[in-house]
Amino acid sequence: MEKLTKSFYERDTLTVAQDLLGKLLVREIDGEKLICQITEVEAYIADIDKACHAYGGKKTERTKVMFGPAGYAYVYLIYGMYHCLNVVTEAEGTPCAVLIRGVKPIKNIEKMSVLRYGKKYNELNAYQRKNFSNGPGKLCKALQITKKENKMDLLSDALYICKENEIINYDIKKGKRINIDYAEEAKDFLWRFYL
DNA sequence: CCTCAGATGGACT
DNA sequence: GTCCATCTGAGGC
Repeated sequence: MEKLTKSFYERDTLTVAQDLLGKLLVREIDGEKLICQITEVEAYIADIDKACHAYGGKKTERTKVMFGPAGYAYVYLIYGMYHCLNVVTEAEGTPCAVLIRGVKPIKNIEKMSVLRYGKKYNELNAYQRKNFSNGPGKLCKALQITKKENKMDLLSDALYICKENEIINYDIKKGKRINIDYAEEAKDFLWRFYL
């Protein structure tokens, strides 16, 4: 499997967001690879987007990783108990990111199940299987992604994203982003992409 | 299938 | 003190 390069992440955020769909998110823990396919993302673009944490060039300890070079992880705590994983995009000095909102488990689902629910996958009920990793907080739990992974280089071996072996043309759906009602006109931007 | 309340802590003002 | 790029379990249909 071939890792996505820095130049992949350095492009326009809306392009990167859509190109991330179908790609493989790889998390390596204790020498084991947990692999998921990305199925849902959202774009956040500071220049014009009141929902972006770095809107208006707001640079704080939390947001500063978005101001750095592309291809790094931006992980933050939300609602006091969950984490969200983002991928930093665009040139250095242009604070933008893509939120990974949903993934499908591909490999090592047993380990993910223990991280997510503390149980083996075959012990999960239908509801738990359906909601295994279809949300930003859920996938971070299943892949053990916390603030420790903030600012991590996505070209490293512990957390990275790969191309698929074959080229597949996906049917990409678009919609409004979730839970950003406060963002005024930006709440209606069609910057959520999913398969 | 749906809605709703509650959990919970850090970033920011 | 207020605001969250969320999830869960309980209860209703």
